[in-house]
Amino acid sequence: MGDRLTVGVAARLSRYLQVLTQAKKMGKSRISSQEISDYTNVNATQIRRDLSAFGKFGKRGVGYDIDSLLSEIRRILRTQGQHNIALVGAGRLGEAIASSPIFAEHGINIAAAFDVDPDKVGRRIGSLAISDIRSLSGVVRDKNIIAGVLAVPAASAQDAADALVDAGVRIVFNYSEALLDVPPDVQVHTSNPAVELLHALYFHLT
Amino acid sequence: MGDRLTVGVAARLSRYLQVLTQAKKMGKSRISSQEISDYTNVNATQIRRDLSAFGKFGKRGVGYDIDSLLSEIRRILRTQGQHNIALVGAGRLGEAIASSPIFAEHGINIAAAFDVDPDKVGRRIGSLAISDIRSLSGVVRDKNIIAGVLAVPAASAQDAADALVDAGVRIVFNYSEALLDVPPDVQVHTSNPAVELLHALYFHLT
DNA sequence: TAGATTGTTAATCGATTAACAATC
DNA sequence: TAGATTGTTAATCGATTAACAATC
Repeated sequence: MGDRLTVGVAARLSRYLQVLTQAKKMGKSRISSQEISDYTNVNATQIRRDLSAFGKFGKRGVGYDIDSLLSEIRRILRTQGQHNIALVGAGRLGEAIASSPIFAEHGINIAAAFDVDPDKVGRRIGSLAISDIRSLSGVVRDKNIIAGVLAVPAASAQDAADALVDAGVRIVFNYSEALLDVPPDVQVHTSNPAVELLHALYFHLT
Repeated sequence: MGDRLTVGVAARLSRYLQVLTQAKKMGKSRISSQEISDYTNVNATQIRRDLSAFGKFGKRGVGYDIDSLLSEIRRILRTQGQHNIALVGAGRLGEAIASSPIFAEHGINIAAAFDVDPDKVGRRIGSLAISDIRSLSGVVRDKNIIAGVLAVPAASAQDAADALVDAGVRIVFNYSEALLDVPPDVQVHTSNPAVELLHALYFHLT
Protein backbone atom coordinates (compact mmCIF):
# COMPACT_ATOMS: atom_id res chain seq x y z
CA MET A 1 0.00 0.00 0.00
CA GLY A 2 2.94 2.29 0.65
CA ASP A 3 4.12 1.25 -2.81
CA ARG A 4 4.61 3.80 -5.49
CA LEU A 5 2.04 3.78 -8.25
CA THR A 6 3.19 2.79 -11.72
CA VAL A 7 3.48 5.64 -14.21
CA GLY A 8 0.43 4.39 -16.08
CA VAL A 9 -1.82 4.23 -13.04
CA ALA A 10 -0.78 7.69 -11.83
CA ALA A 11 -1.43 9.14 -15.29
CA ARG A 12 -4.87 7.57 -15.51
CA LEU A 13 -5.85 8.63 -11.99
CA SER A 14 -4.92 12.21 -12.89
CA ARG A 15 -7.19 12.03 -15.91
CA TYR A 16 -10.08 10.69 -13.84
CA LEU A 17 -9.54 13.64 -11.55
CA GLN A 18 -9.99 16.02 -14.47
CA VAL A 19 -13.23 14.35 -15.56
CA LEU A 20 -14.60 14.32 -12.02
CA THR A 21 -13.73 17.97 -11.50
CA GLN A 22 -15.55 18.97 -14.68
CA ALA A 23 -18.52 16.67 -14.10
CA LYS A 24 -18.95 18.21 -10.67
CA LYS A 25 -18.86 21.69 -12.19
CA MET A 26 -21.59 20.61 -14.58
CA GLY A 27 -23.77 19.80 -11.58
CA LYS A 28 -23.44 16.03 -11.50
CA SER A 29 -23.07 14.24 -8.18
CA ARG A 30 -22.66 10.65 -9.39
CA ILE A 31 -20.80 9.08 -12.29
CA SER A 32 -20.36 5.54 -13.67
CA SER A 33 -17.16 3.95 -14.89
CA GLN A 34 -18.72 3.94 -18.38
CA GLU A 35 -19.19 7.71 -18.30
CA ILE A 36 -15.61 8.27 -17.19
CA SER A 37 -14.59 5.94 -20.01
CA ASP A 38 -16.50 8.00 -22.61
CA TYR A 39 -14.51 11.09 -21.68
CA THR A 40 -11.09 9.56 -21.15
CA ASN A 41 -11.10 6.75 -23.74
CA VAL A 42 -9.88 4.45 -20.99
CA ASN A 43 -11.74 1.14 -20.91
CA ALA A 44 -14.44 1.04 -18.20
CA THR A 45 -13.13 -2.23 -16.78
CA GLN A 46 -9.70 -0.69 -16.48
CA ILE A 47 -11.12 2.25 -14.56
CA ARG A 48 -12.94 0.01 -12.08
CA ARG A 49 -9.80 -2.07 -11.73
CA ASP A 50 -7.62 0.99 -11.10
CA LEU A 51 -10.00 2.24 -8.43
CA SER A 52 -10.72 -1.06 -6.74
CA ALA A 53 -7.00 -1.55 -6.10
CA PHE A 54 -7.38 1.16 -3.42
CA GLY A 55 -10.79 0.40 -1.97
CA LYS A 56 -14.45 -0.13 -2.77
CA PHE A 57 -15.39 3.40 -3.70
CA GLY A 58 -18.46 2.66 -5.82
CA LYS A 59 -21.97 1.37 -5.26
CA ARG A 60 -23.12 -1.50 -7.46
CA GLY A 61 -26.01 -0.52 -9.65
CA VAL A 62 -25.39 3.16 -8.89
CA GLY A 63 -21.86 4.27 -9.71
CA TYR A 64 -19.40 6.52 -7.89
CA ASP A 65 -20.14 9.56 -5.75
CA ILE A 66 -18.15 12.33 -7.39
CA ASP A 67 -17.17 14.21 -4.23
CA SER A 68 -15.95 11.18 -2.36
CA LEU A 69 -14.14 9.76 -5.39
CA LEU A 70 -12.42 13.12 -5.91
CA SER A 71 -11.04 13.10 -2.40
CA GLU A 72 -10.05 9.44 -2.59
CA ILE A 73 -8.04 10.05 -5.77
CA ARG A 74 -6.47 13.21 -4.37
CA ARG A 75 -5.46 11.22 -1.32
CA ILE A 76 -3.97 8.43 -3.45
CA LEU A 77 -2.06 10.94 -5.57
CA ARG A 78 -1.10 12.92 -2.45
CA THR A 79 -1.96 16.14 -4.21
CA GLN A 80 -4.47 17.61 -1.82
CA GLY A 81 -2.66 20.80 -0.95
CA GLN A 82 -1.81 23.95 -2.83
CA HIS A 83 1.24 23.87 -5.05
CA ASN A 84 3.16 26.86 -6.31
CA ILE A 85 4.56 27.10 -9.82
CA ALA A 86 6.41 29.74 -11.82
CA LEU A 87 5.63 30.99 -15.30
CA VAL A 88 8.62 31.95 -17.41
CA GLY A 89 7.78 34.12 -20.41
CA ALA A 90 5.11 36.81 -20.39
CA GLY A 91 4.24 36.86 -24.08
CA ARG A 92 0.93 35.86 -25.62
CA LEU A 93 1.22 32.26 -24.51
CA GLY A 94 2.25 33.32 -21.03
CA GLU A 95 -0.75 35.63 -20.80
CA ALA A 96 -3.06 32.88 -22.00
CA ILE A 97 -1.72 30.51 -19.35
CA ALA A 98 -1.87 33.11 -16.58
CA SER A 99 -5.48 33.95 -17.35
CA SER A 100 -6.66 30.37 -17.67
CA PRO A 101 -8.47 28.77 -14.73
CA ILE A 102 -7.01 25.39 -15.63
CA PHE A 103 -4.28 25.37 -12.97
CA ALA A 104 -6.29 26.96 -10.17
CA GLU A 105 -9.00 24.32 -10.53
CA HIS A 106 -6.54 21.66 -9.50
CA GLY A 107 -5.02 23.50 -6.58
CA ILE A 108 -2.07 24.79 -8.56
CA ASN A 109 -1.16 28.40 -7.96
CA ILE A 110 0.90 30.43 -10.42
CA ALA A 111 2.93 32.19 -7.76
CA ALA A 112 5.34 34.14 -9.95
CA ALA A 113 5.92 35.21 -13.54
CA PHE A 114 9.24 36.11 -15.13
CA ASP A 115 10.47 37.66 -18.35
CA VAL A 116 13.81 38.81 -19.74
CA ASP A 117 12.33 41.88 -21.43
CA PRO A 118 12.92 44.97 -19.20
CA ASP A 119 9.83 46.62 -20.74
CA LYS A 120 7.64 43.84 -19.38
CA VAL A 121 9.15 43.66 -15.90
CA GLY A 122 6.89 45.40 -13.39
CA ARG A 123 3.79 45.10 -15.56
CA ARG A 124 0.98 42.77 -14.62
CA ILE A 125 -0.08 39.53 -16.20
CA GLY A 126 -3.45 38.59 -14.79
CA SER A 127 -3.13 39.57 -11.14
CA LEU A 128 0.57 38.81 -11.08
CA ALA A 129 3.48 41.27 -11.32
CA ILE A 130 6.12 40.26 -13.86
CA SER A 131 9.56 39.89 -12.27
CA ASP A 132 12.99 40.09 -13.78
CA ILE A 133 14.27 36.64 -14.63
CA ARG A 134 17.44 37.42 -12.67
CA SER A 135 15.36 37.31 -9.48
CA LEU A 136 14.12 33.81 -10.27
CA SER A 137 16.40 31.95 -7.92
CA GLY A 138 15.38 33.97 -4.86
CA VAL A 139 11.69 33.86 -5.66
CA VAL A 140 11.73 30.10 -6.20
CA ARG A 141 13.20 29.70 -2.74
CA ASP A 142 10.95 32.24 -1.02
CA LYS A 143 7.72 31.01 -2.53
CA ASN A 144 8.50 27.31 -2.44
CA ILE A 145 8.05 26.86 -6.18
CA ILE A 146 8.17 23.28 -7.32
CA ALA A 147 7.55 23.49 -11.06
CA GLY A 148 8.21 25.88 -13.93
CA VAL A 149 6.22 26.47 -17.09
CA LEU A 150 8.26 27.64 -20.07
CA ALA A 151 6.24 29.90 -22.34
CA VAL A 152 9.21 31.31 -24.21
CA PRO A 153 10.45 31.05 -27.81
CA ALA A 154 12.46 27.95 -28.67
CA ALA A 155 15.66 30.01 -28.83
CA SER A 156 15.37 31.03 -25.17
CA ALA A 157 13.98 27.79 -23.81
CA GLN A 158 17.31 26.23 -22.80
CA ASP A 159 18.43 29.36 -20.93
CA ALA A 160 15.12 29.54 -19.10
CA ALA A 161 15.30 25.84 -18.25
CA ASP A 162 18.84 26.29 -16.94
CA ALA A 163 17.68 29.14 -14.70
CA LEU A 164 14.88 27.00 -13.28
CA VAL A 165 17.12 24.01 -12.76
CA ASP A 166 19.81 26.12 -11.08
CA ALA A 167 17.17 27.47 -8.73
CA GLY A 168 16.28 23.91 -7.72
CA VAL A 169 13.13 23.32 -9.77
CA ARG A 170 12.81 19.66 -10.75
CA ILE A 171 9.64 19.72 -12.90
CA VAL A 172 9.62 21.71 -16.15
CA PHE A 173 6.76 22.13 -18.60
CA ASN A 174 8.09 23.04 -22.01
CA TYR A 175 5.68 24.73 -24.41
CA SER A 176 8.34 25.39 -27.01
CA GLU A 177 9.47 22.95 -29.67
CA ALA A 178 13.04 23.02 -28.34
CA LEU A 179 14.75 19.94 -26.93
CA LEU A 180 16.00 20.66 -23.42
CA ASP A 181 19.17 19.31 -21.88
CA VAL A 182 18.62 18.89 -18.15
CA PRO A 183 20.10 16.74 -15.38
CA PRO A 184 18.59 13.26 -15.11
CA ASP A 185 16.62 14.07 -11.95
CA VAL A 186 14.64 16.81 -13.70
CA GLN A 187 11.34 15.83 -15.33
CA VAL A 188 10.61 17.63 -18.60
CA HIS A 189 7.11 17.54 -20.03
CA THR A 190 6.96 18.84 -23.56
CA SER A 191 3.64 19.85 -25.02
CA ASN A 192 3.63 19.48 -28.75
CA PRO A 193 0.20 19.57 -30.36
CA ALA A 194 1.71 19.08 -33.81
CA VAL A 195 3.19 15.75 -32.81
CA GLU A 196 -0.11 14.68 -31.30
CA LEU A 197 -1.85 15.76 -34.46
CA LEU A 198 0.42 13.64 -36.64
CA HIS A 199 -0.41 10.74 -34.40
CA ALA A 200 -4.16 11.43 -34.61
CA LEU A 201 -3.88 11.81 -38.37
CA TYR A 202 -2.37 8.39 -38.77
CA PHE A 203 -5.50 6.78 -37.38
CA HIS A 204 -7.66 9.15 -39.37
CA LEU A 205 -5.98 8.25 -42.66
CA THR A 206 -5.79 4.48 -42.21
CA MET B 1 3.07 -4.68 -43.39
CA GLY B 2 -0.23 -3.20 -44.50
CA ASP B 3 -1.26 -3.59 -40.86
CA ARG B 4 -2.22 -0.63 -38.80
CA LEU B 5 0.26 0.42 -36.16
CA THR B 6 -0.78 0.07 -32.54
CA VAL B 7 -1.61 3.30 -30.75
CA GLY B 8 1.57 3.06 -28.70
CA VAL B 9 3.88 2.62 -31.67
CA ALA B 10 2.28 5.48 -33.59
CA ALA B 11 2.57 7.76 -30.56
CA ARG B 12 6.23 6.89 -30.06
CA LEU B 13 7.11 7.30 -33.74
CA SER B 14 5.54 10.78 -33.65
CA ARG B 15 7.74 11.68 -30.73
CA TYR B 16 10.87 10.42 -32.48
CA LEU B 17 9.86 12.67 -35.38
CA GLN B 18 9.83 15.67 -33.06
CA VAL B 19 13.29 14.87 -31.69
CA LEU B 20 14.73 14.29 -35.17
CA THR B 21 13.24 17.54 -36.48
CA GLN B 22 14.80 19.51 -33.64
CA ALA B 23 18.11 17.69 -33.73
CA LYS B 24 18.34 18.49 -37.43
CA LYS B 25 17.61 22.15 -36.72
CA MET B 26 20.44 22.10 -34.21
CA GLY B 27 22.78 21.05 -36.99
CA LYS B 28 23.12 17.35 -36.21
CA SER B 29 23.13 14.83 -39.02
CA ARG B 30 23.35 11.59 -37.04
CA ILE B 31 21.74 10.40 -33.84
CA SER B 32 21.90 7.24 -31.69
CA SER B 33 18.99 5.43 -30.08
CA GLN B 34 20.46 6.47 -26.71
CA GLU B 35 20.28 10.14 -27.63
CA ILE B 36 16.67 9.82 -28.77
CA SER B 37 16.02 8.03 -25.49
CA ASP B 38 17.48 10.91 -23.46
CA TYR B 39 15.01 13.34 -25.02
CA THR B 40 11.90 11.15 -25.13
CA ASN B 41 12.34 9.04 -22.00
CA VAL B 42 11.60 6.02 -24.14
CA ASN B 43 14.01 3.14 -23.49
CA ALA B 44 16.75 2.92 -26.16
CA THR B 45 16.06 -0.77 -26.82
CA GLN B 46 12.41 0.04 -27.36
CA ILE B 47 13.36 2.69 -29.92
CA ARG B 48 15.59 0.30 -31.87
CA ARG B 49 12.87 -2.33 -31.70
CA ASP B 50 10.19 0.09 -32.94
CA LEU B 51 12.37 1.12 -35.87
CA SER B 52 13.70 -2.30 -36.80
CA ALA B 53 10.14 -3.56 -37.25
CA PHE B 54 10.08 -1.51 -40.46
CA GLY B 55 13.60 -1.97 -41.77
CA LYS B 56 17.26 -1.66 -40.95
CA PHE B 57 17.57 2.09 -40.84
CA GLY B 58 20.67 2.40 -38.67
CA LYS B 59 24.37 1.67 -39.00
CA ARG B 60 25.95 -0.39 -36.25
CA GLY B 61 28.59 1.54 -34.37
CA VAL B 62 27.35 4.79 -35.92
CA GLY B 63 23.67 5.41 -35.31
CA TYR B 64 20.89 6.72 -37.53
CA ASP B 65 21.13 9.29 -40.31
CA ILE B 66 18.65 11.96 -39.28
CA ASP B 67 17.44 12.88 -42.77
CA SER B 68 16.80 9.36 -43.89
CA LEU B 69 15.20 8.35 -40.59
CA LEU B 70 12.92 11.39 -40.81
CA SER B 71 11.63 10.35 -44.18
CA GLU B 72 11.27 6.71 -43.18
CA ILE B 73 9.13 7.64 -40.17
CA ARG B 74 7.07 10.08 -42.21
CA ARG B 75 6.48 7.31 -44.72
CA ILE B 76 5.45 4.87 -41.98
CA LEU B 77 3.09 7.41 -40.44
CA ARG B 78 1.85 8.43 -43.92
CA THR B 79 2.10 12.07 -42.94
CA GLN B 80 4.35 13.36 -45.66
CA GLY B 81 2.02 15.92 -47.20
CA GLN B 82 0.61 19.22 -46.06
CA HIS B 83 -2.43 19.10 -43.82
CA ASN B 84 -4.87 21.92 -43.22
CA ILE B 85 -6.34 22.68 -39.82
CA ALA B 86 -8.66 25.35 -38.43
CA LEU B 87 -8.18 27.46 -35.35
CA VAL B 88 -11.34 28.34 -33.44
CA GLY B 89 -10.94 31.25 -31.02
CA ALA B 90 -8.79 34.28 -31.70
CA GLY B 91 -8.00 35.32 -28.12
CA ARG B 92 -4.59 35.26 -26.47
CA LEU B 93 -4.24 31.52 -26.74
CA GLY B 94 -5.38 31.57 -30.37
CA GLU B 95 -2.82 34.25 -31.15
CA ALA B 96 -0.08 32.29 -29.43
CA ILE B 97 -0.94 29.20 -31.46
CA ALA B 98 -1.19 31.10 -34.74
CA SER B 99 2.20 32.71 -34.24
CA SER B 100 3.97 29.55 -33.17
CA PRO B 101 6.11 27.66 -35.69
CA ILE B 102 5.23 24.37 -34.02
CA PHE B 103 2.61 23.27 -36.53
CA ALA B 104 4.35 24.52 -39.66
CA GLU B 105 7.48 22.55 -38.77
CA HIS B 106 5.55 19.34 -39.14
CA GLY B 107 3.77 20.20 -42.38
CA ILE B 108 0.61 21.35 -40.68
CA ASN B 109 -0.91 24.54 -42.04
CA ILE B 110 -3.33 26.67 -40.07
CA ALA B 111 -5.59 27.41 -43.02
CA ALA B 112 -8.35 29.35 -41.27
CA ALA B 113 -9.17 31.06 -38.00
CA PHE B 114 -12.61 31.72 -36.58
CA ASP B 115 -14.16 33.72 -33.77
CA VAL B 116 -17.66 34.54 -32.58
CA ASP B 117 -16.79 38.12 -31.67
CA PRO B 118 -17.86 40.47 -34.52
CA ASP B 119 -15.14 42.93 -33.46
CA LYS B 120 -12.48 40.36 -34.19
CA VAL B 121 -13.87 39.15 -37.52
CA GLY B 122 -11.89 40.64 -40.39
CA ARG B 123 -8.82 41.38 -38.28
CA ARG B 124 -5.64 39.43 -38.71
CA ILE B 125 -4.06 36.85 -36.49
CA GLY B 126 -0.55 36.20 -37.70
CA SER B 127 -0.96 36.30 -41.48
CA LEU B 128 -4.50 34.91 -41.31
CA ALA B 129 -7.77 36.82 -41.56
CA ILE B 130 -10.24 35.95 -38.80
CA SER B 131 -13.53 34.64 -40.19
CA ASP B 132 -16.98 34.58 -38.69
CA ILE B 133 -17.64 31.24 -37.08
CA ARG B 134 -20.87 30.97 -39.11
CA SER B 135 -18.77 30.52 -42.23
CA LEU B 136 -16.94 27.56 -40.68
CA SER B 137 -18.81 24.85 -42.53
CA GLY B 138 -18.11 26.27 -45.99
CA VAL B 139 -14.47 27.00 -45.24
CA VAL B 140 -13.86 23.51 -43.88
CA ARG B 141 -15.16 22.08 -47.14
CA ASP B 142 -13.37 24.53 -49.43
CA LYS B 143 -9.99 24.26 -47.74
CA ASN B 144 -10.13 20.55 -46.98
CA ILE B 145 -9.66 21.04 -43.25
CA ILE B 146 -9.20 17.83 -41.31
CA ALA B 147 -8.69 18.97 -37.74
CA GLY B 148 -9.81 21.80 -35.49
CA VAL B 149 -8.01 23.42 -32.58
CA LEU B 150 -10.28 24.87 -29.88
CA ALA B 151 -8.72 27.90 -28.22
CA VAL B 152 -11.94 29.16 -26.65
CA PRO B 153 -13.18 29.48 -23.05
CA ALA B 154 -14.62 26.35 -21.48
CA ALA B 155 -18.14 27.79 -21.70
CA SER B 156 -17.95 28.02 -25.51
CA ALA B 157 -16.01 24.84 -26.15
CA GLN B 158 -18.98 22.54 -26.70
CA ASP B 159 -20.60 24.93 -29.21
CA ALA B 160 -17.35 25.27 -31.09
CA ALA B 161 -16.86 21.50 -31.09
CA ASP B 162 -20.40 21.03 -32.41
CA ALA B 163 -19.72 23.45 -35.25
CA LEU B 164 -16.55 21.58 -36.22
CA VAL B 165 -18.23 18.18 -36.00
CA ASP B 166 -21.23 19.37 -38.05
CA ALA B 167 -18.82 20.60 -40.70
CA GLY B 168 -17.29 17.12 -40.92
CA VAL B 169 -14.13 17.56 -38.85
CA ARG B 170 -13.19 14.34 -37.08
CA ILE B 171 -10.12 15.43 -35.06
CA VAL B 172 -10.52 18.07 -32.35
CA PHE B 173 -7.83 19.51 -30.11
CA ASN B 174 -9.36 20.91 -26.97
CA TYR B 175 -7.32 23.48 -25.04
CA SER B 176 -10.11 24.24 -22.60
CA GLU B 177 -10.81 22.30 -19.44
CA ALA B 178 -14.33 21.44 -20.67
CA LEU B 179 -15.44 17.88 -21.33
CA LEU B 180 -16.73 17.58 -24.88
CA ASP B 181 -19.60 15.39 -26.01
CA VAL B 182 -18.92 14.25 -29.56
CA PRO B 183 -19.94 11.31 -31.75
CA PRO B 184 -17.83 8.17 -31.27
CA ASP B 185 -16.01 8.58 -34.59
CA VAL B 186 -14.56 11.95 -33.52
CA GLN B 187 -11.16 11.95 -31.79
CA VAL B 188 -10.84 14.53 -29.02
CA HIS B 189 -7.39 15.37 -27.66
CA THR B 190 -7.54 17.43 -24.52
CA SER B 191 -4.47 19.28 -23.41
CA ASN B 192 -4.48 19.79 -19.69
CA PRO B 193 -1.14 20.82 -18.22
CA ALA B 194 -2.61 20.88 -14.70
CA VAL B 195 -3.47 17.20 -14.91
CA GLU B 196 -0.01 16.41 -16.21
CA LEU B 197 1.46 18.46 -13.40
CA LEU B 198 -0.45 16.52 -10.74
CA HIS B 199 0.91 13.38 -12.31
CA ALA B 200 4.47 14.74 -12.31
CA LEU B 201 4.06 15.92 -8.73
CA TYR B 202 3.17 12.45 -7.54
CA PHE B 203 6.55 11.16 -8.59
CA HIS B 204 8.23 14.26 -7.22
CA LEU B 205 6.65 13.83 -3.78
CA THR B 206 7.13 10.10 -3.35
C1' DT C 1 -38.31 -7.38 -7.79
C1' DA C 2 -35.81 -5.87 -12.04
C1' DG C 3 -32.27 -3.27 -13.87
C1' DA C 4 -27.91 -1.39 -13.52
C1' DT C 5 -23.29 -1.24 -12.36
C1' DT C 6 -19.52 -2.56 -9.44
C1' DG C 7 -15.65 -5.62 -8.13
C1' DT C 8 -12.93 -9.47 -9.61
C1' DT C 9 -11.17 -13.32 -12.21
C1' DA C 10 -8.82 -15.27 -16.04
C1' DA C 11 -6.88 -14.98 -20.43
C1' DT C 12 -4.42 -12.39 -23.91
C1' DC C 13 -1.66 -8.98 -25.74
C1' DG C 14 1.69 -5.35 -26.05
C1' DA C 15 5.52 -2.88 -23.62
C1' DT C 16 9.67 -3.07 -21.39
C1' DT C 17 14.16 -4.54 -20.37
C1' DA C 18 18.70 -7.01 -20.18
C1' DA C 19 21.83 -9.23 -22.72
C1' DC C 20 24.67 -9.99 -26.55
C1' DA C 21 26.10 -11.28 -31.19
C1' DA C 22 26.67 -8.82 -35.46
C1' DT C 23 28.95 -5.34 -37.74
C1' DC C 24 30.00 -0.55 -38.93
C1' DT D 1 41.93 -3.29 -34.92
C1' DA D 2 39.10 -1.34 -31.05
C1' DG D 3 35.14 0.93 -29.75
C1' DA D 4 30.54 1.90 -30.44
C1' DT D 5 25.98 0.97 -31.54
C1' DT D 6 22.57 -1.58 -34.01
C1' DG D 7 19.32 -5.52 -34.53
C1' DT D 8 17.30 -9.35 -32.17
C1' DT D 9 16.20 -12.75 -28.73
C1' DA D 10 14.14 -14.18 -24.54
C1' DA D 11 12.07 -13.26 -20.30
C1' DT D 12 9.14 -10.43 -17.44
C1' DC D 13 5.81 -7.23 -16.35
C1' DG D 14 1.85 -4.29 -16.79
C1' DA D 15 -2.30 -3.12 -19.65
C1' DT D 16 -6.31 -4.53 -21.69
C1' DT D 17 -10.45 -6.96 -22.26
C1' DA D 18 -14.47 -10.18 -21.81
C1' DA D 19 -17.22 -12.29 -18.76
C1' DC D 20 -19.95 -12.63 -14.81
C1' DA D 21 -21.23 -13.08 -9.97
C1' DA D 22 -22.30 -9.86 -6.35
C1' DT D 23 -25.23 -6.42 -4.82
C1' DC D 24 -27.12 -1.75 -4.67
